[in-house]
Amino acid sequence: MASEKNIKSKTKNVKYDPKSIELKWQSKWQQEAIYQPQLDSANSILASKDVSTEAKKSGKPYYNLMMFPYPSAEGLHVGSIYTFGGIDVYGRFQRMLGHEVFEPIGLDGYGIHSENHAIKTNTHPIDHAKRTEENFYRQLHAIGNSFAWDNKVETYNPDYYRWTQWIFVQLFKSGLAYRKSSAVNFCPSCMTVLSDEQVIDGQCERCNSVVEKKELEQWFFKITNYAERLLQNIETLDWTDKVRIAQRNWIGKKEGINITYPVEGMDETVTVFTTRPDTNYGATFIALAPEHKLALKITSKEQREVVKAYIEKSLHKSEIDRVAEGKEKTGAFTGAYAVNPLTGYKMPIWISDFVLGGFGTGALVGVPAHDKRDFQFAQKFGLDIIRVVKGTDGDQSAVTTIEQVQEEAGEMINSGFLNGMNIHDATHKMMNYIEDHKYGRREVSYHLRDWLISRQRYWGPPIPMIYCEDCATNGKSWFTTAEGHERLKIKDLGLKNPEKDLKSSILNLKSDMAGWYPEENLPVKLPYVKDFKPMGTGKSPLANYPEFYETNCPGCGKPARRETDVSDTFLDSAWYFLRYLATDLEHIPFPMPEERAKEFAGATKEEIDQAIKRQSFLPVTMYIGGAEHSVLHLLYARFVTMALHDMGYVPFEEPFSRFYAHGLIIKDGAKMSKSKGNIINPDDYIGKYGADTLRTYLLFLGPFNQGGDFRDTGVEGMNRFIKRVWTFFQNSQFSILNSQLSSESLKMMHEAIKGVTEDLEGLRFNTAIAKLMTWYNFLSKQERVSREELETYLQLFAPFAPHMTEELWESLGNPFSIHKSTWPSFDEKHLVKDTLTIAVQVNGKLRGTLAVAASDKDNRAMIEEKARAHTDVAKFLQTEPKKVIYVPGKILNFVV
RNA sequence: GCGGGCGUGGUGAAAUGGUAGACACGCAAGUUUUAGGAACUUGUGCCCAAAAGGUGUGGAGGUUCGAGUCCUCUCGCCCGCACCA
Repeated sequence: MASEKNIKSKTKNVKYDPKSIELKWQSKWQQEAIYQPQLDSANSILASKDVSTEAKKSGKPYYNLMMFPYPSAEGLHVGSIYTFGGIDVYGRFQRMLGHEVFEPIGLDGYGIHSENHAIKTNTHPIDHAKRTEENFYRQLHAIGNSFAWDNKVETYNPDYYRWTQWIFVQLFKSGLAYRKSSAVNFCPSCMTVLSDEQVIDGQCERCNSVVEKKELEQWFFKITNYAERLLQNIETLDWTDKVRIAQRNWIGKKEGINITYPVEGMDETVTVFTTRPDTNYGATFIALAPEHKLALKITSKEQREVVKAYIEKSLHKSEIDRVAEGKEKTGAFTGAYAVNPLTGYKMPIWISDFVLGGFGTGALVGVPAHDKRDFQFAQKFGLDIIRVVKGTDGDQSAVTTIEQVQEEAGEMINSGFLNGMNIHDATHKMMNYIEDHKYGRREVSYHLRDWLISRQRYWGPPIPMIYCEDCATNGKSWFTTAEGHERLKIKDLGLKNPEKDLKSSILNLKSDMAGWYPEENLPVKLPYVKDFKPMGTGKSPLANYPEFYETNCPGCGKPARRETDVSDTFLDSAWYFLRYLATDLEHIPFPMPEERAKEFAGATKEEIDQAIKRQSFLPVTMYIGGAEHSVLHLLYARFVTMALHDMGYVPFEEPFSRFYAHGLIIKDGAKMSKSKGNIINPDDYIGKYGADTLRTYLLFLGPFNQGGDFRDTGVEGMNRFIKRVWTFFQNSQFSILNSQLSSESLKMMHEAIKGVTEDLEGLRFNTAIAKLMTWYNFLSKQERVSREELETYLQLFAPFAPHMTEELWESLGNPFSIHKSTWPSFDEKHLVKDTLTIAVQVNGKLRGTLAVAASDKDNRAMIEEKARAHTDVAKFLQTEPKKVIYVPGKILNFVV
């Protein structure tokens, strides 16, 4: 007795000291490599969708991935801790369910963001990267995630970008990378070209400068070849709906028809794209985009000056000007007319900047009565307005106000053979008519454009291409080699017309085009140059260094020139999930089938073997990241994966089976940013409260897909709770009961297990934590607790507070580690609900149902008795029920 | 304009169509310590002095024995895309 008291008082003094506990376990986990999965020998019930308990317990590979962070000098963002905390909880849960969980981490260090910071702080990006890398990995260690630290990836590491360049070459060889001159988005502040996706409201995504249009020679990836498959596959993905919809909209499929009209008095035709050919009897003008090829060609002498001036003016307008000018239409008449074969109507051809050069054919046919923009245009320039659809209110009068413009529904009038039909039937009939008469062809148009991949910057992987003037003038390139010819025969590349598409890549090889690549000598290393600042001339800083760009042609051996642009960061992040599984393979980029793995020069037998085996972890089982990457990163990663699939390198088309978009952590109602001064430094909180508290607090804040507002008082509340749990476990070790649990305790335990398990499966971390708190409140009021309850409690809590629970698990004398223990299961028989639903029958007919209170102590007879006595039942029936029938499945069925 | 989502206490938020507000923050009272903080107990949607009771999920209808939840309309807010033919 005395000795027990003694120990008790001693133990009571063990204060919760997160710092020492967390350091202790982090280094022990590292030493024992408990989070390093068996990549080569994991059970490979290959990526089956079997989620039965059997499969779960069998060591099935589970690729648990988070979007890797781009390291900034400020260090890890508290938002990243939120994401990483969330996915780590999920990963630890899956591990305890018996999966072989692979949870890697790395840094997306290339790109404008890091480069700009290096410029600002006057450090070289390479040195800057080393510094931030160290800081990031230190912070990432401190949050206690179950990372597979042996499989790190940094995009700026030559071992990595060697393969990024290799992917570029593969796309080139398949005709999916090409070079062309085009008007591209140019940010005058970042001094680089931007992709369409990086332009937001006419402004640069990063610095908000107004984006200009510039005519430059650029590399593109033919993502548009995959538009249809990228769209179709969305149906098969287990992704957040919001993201699926965003992707669908971005691809923007439109089914319509291209109609070709002859230009009067000229040997020219103009082709327009429309989804509404049904209204073609009402067509009164044609409008071309300012950049349209025919714009000047068809313009009459008299109109030449006006049109020229208009085109010049509109092409110099920035996107933002076009938006700022609102809906006020502008335009210039070319003096030419196109003839509508349906009516013989002479449609004047105008140039207007409300027509987009990049959409459809860059030309439209104007039907002012049934399109608001066409109406505004016609009204401004006094063009005819012909009604061909009745208003939904039956209005058949001339259209003179914009409110009368009927766009969506109605009955056809003034339209010859279409009269009386609804617009949808009329559309089909007209399309058939046009095709039969050879006026046009059905056409599918997409909003998606080709991926502009070159960047005139320093901090990225050099594009591994070589220009040889000699070869180019002689019509030679890689495509004229035997291997190139072989590629032409590949039919399955997502190309609409492989022969034609590939040939056009070759035919486009002019003297300034790259026809060769240095495949055997990858990587093309990014040199350490002194002056790495962007020049703003449309050329990369590397163009100042002959020692970099001077080389010899792999084809003819004569002097040649390297490409000096680097590739877009999004290419780095489009395939990193593949590399994580092969960081130790020197000669093979990622897991792949044997016949492909064998092709790599220098690949050892062992490497090939590993490349084959590790396919069992692909595709990514669970991917978590920000919704802000809905279109950019996720679409690019899908495209690259699909292209690699078509080349036979990966057996799947889609990289991420399941994607979950988490919310954002904000501070005082605003996004955290340096300029607002509301940045949260996680180090401060980890130092003060420990990682366990910070993780649990962030996840308790609100639903995981919604994020939440960071508040100090909330962190303290969570810290109080964790300390309470700690103290409770310290003290309760002397009141452990090994005998049977009370039925109340059993019920609480099983409800907690069931609730937490379901919540974790659905990533509802906040409610899972609430359940743990409820159960704690119950346990702490018990005089005695059982060992089973304590252990189960720790197991449920383990994913959230991995260090503290590990420590307490050990103090209970359990084997290392709690994170390798088996997730507790619940027993349905303890889960009797408090309320039962009872069906009320009168003379054998269902009259309704009522809720009756019951507890787990109640047996069948008692429940029946309770139901009979229930006041609501009596009230409802206006008499007491005579007979109560028990129906399995927790429903009571009783009769009067 | 198109697409998606949301609306519940002072706050963050819970609720397979079945006792609305779990859990936490905050607040209040008390206990203890006392310099302060911390810890512990109790209370806390609103109305009423309290109890009894009433009322209550933006608003109006509807389906249902029963609606925060499903349907229709309406108001308000947020996010994404946008002169896309």
